[in-house]
Amino acid sequence: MGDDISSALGRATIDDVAREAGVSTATVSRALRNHAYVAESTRRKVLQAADRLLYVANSNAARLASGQTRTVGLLAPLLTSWYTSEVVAGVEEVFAHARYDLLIGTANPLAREKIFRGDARFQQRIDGVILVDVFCSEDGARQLATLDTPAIVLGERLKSVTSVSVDNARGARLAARHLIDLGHRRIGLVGGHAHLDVVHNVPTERAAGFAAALEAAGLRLPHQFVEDGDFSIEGGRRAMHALMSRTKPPTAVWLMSDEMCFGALQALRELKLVAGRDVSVIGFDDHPASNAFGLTTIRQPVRDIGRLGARLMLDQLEGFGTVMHHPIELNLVERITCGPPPG
Amino acid sequence: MGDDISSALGRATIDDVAREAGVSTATVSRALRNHAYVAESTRRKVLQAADRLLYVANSNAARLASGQTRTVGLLAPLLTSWYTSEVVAGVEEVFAHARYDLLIGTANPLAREKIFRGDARFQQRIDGVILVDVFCSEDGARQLATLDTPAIVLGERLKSVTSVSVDNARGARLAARHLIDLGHRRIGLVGGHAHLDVVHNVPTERAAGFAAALEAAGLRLPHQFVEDGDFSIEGGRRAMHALMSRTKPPTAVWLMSDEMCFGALQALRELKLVAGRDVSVIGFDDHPASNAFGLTTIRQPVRDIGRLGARLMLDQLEGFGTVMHHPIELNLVERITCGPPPG
DNA sequence: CTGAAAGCGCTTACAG
DNA sequence: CTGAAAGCGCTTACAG
Repeated sequence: MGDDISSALGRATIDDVAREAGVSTATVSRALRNHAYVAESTRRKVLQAADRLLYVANSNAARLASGQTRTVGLLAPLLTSWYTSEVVAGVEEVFAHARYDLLIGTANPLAREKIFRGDARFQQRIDGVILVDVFCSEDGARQLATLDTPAIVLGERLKSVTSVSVDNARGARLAARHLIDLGHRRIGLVGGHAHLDVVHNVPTERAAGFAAALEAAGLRLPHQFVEDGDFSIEGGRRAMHALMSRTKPPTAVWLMSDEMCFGALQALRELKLVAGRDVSVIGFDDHPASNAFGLTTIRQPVRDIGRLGARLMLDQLEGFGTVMHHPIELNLVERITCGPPPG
Repeated sequence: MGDDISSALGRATIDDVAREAGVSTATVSRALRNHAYVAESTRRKVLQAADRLLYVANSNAARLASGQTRTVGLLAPLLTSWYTSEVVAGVEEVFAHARYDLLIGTANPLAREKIFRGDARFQQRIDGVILVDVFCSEDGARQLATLDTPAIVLGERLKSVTSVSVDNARGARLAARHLIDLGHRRIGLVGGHAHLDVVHNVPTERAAGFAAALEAAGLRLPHQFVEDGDFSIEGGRRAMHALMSRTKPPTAVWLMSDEMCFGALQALRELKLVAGRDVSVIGFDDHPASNAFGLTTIRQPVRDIGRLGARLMLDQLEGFGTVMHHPIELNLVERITCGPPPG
């Protein structure tokens, strides 16, 4: 019924609600947005009227009038990876509830510069910005902090900007220790270079942490045991083939993402080698398909990172929130692709 | 420079551009949106002025004034599957170019009803709606067609609404034939039930096509050879375990999604069975990880489906586009999980 | 081809 | 606690 009436009359506006409730549009606006200083009885009247007319505010009008865009920008170097889409999913989940929109962009160097330097063209469309795995550094962070745009950095630990990240060095250490404890002495590493010229500190941190952990155990990481896997399935496959073609190949390999591991496992199969027996493979992420592969890996709660980032952004947007770093837990998930070295 | 000036002055509005170019705001508006009947020289002046001021139109104001929401709704039963996110990615890619926004929702029965019955609350926020794998049927389609909201249906072949879909029966036939040609006689099937009570015709069509193809070859599909895999990795694993526990298990199984196959391959590994030798497994999709699994499957170009759907929506929104069905090609990708039956 | 002006549907000081 | 009114930044008949 209400349905039919409203569709016959066209969409209800705030004026319709005001008339129906016998108050002014200003009061409707306040009542519907839970402002203080609205009499309880008035609020009820307004709510009922709005309900009767199936009223829903025109967000374009609201945003224009308030000057709030109610959208936040999200920048990431690689939009198509599982990791990024998981983060985005987490962010979106929280924002959908809060009725915020997400404007997603690739963090090519140009976009990155625009943000750091406060390009009007970008800023005018957003209330805040979330940077995912875009190398920022304290310098960039300080620049960000001077902008009037709230910012959250995901994937890096920073002082001047609120950030959330895992401890990449610790993740690397977990992987290295696991392989070392299993008895491996010849251990390989597969990382990835930056995409699109975006500087990316995550691979660097992980590589350094890994090398350090090996060193602490009296082992070396010779450059023939390091390959670039491009953070892709196919890249992981190529990297593993390269590693296995060495005259004395590694007996265990850490790849910095599970997707690269999928390719690496394919390579081993192509070489008639059995993962966990002939060569040990350990990943990073705990991708949904990893369990099916039996992949041993370092788990990071990616979606939670996105959710937390979104909530921190919301806090900043509402004026709460102090600048701080939020660490995220990492843990080893043992499955069947790791074992003692052969022989 | 221009950068600094503009940020010092705050954001440029259409009035600023009009002043700078020495024309009216109406002319700026027309020139910037490539309207006909703007003198070439005027257009140039306006474009240059806009550029100098780093002007970008406030979309909220534009939408409010024009009455266009410039957003289209997308409904799908399961938002988190690879298939859906691929479709969404394709749609978004096209919409981003056209500066349209996407409003994504779960097609729970309520939302579905709201759309079909033209709920004002939903419609007032969108210019059109794309339904992904939401069971529609000719009846629903006719209802959709009477609404003033343009609609596109993905995953079903319809007469009254523009639709794009693969031929599910044909896909099923391709899978069945491949297994039959390999010599299999005891063939299993793993599909999935509807989520969230949403009726979903895809599994039904595929199951029917599969049974028909087996029948055409003189084979039967006994109910002990049919399992529900829930279209999830874990569901595929459970389904395969169930199938393999039959007293006389199938020698080959078609699972209606690659993700279910991942779980199925895990199950085989747990049972010390080798896919392609002891049991043949064939999927549907060609997921990015499928190549790494060596999975034989029926490939569908999912992202292309999303892209096409978006373009068709754009056509409708601009008044072009006649109602028609757009078929999408399917093809067999042979890898290593299928072989002749053992013995 | 171009301009003056009304209007889109809200929000928000300002005044009471 | 509430209302009258200005204003947000565009678009679009209407007139010329």
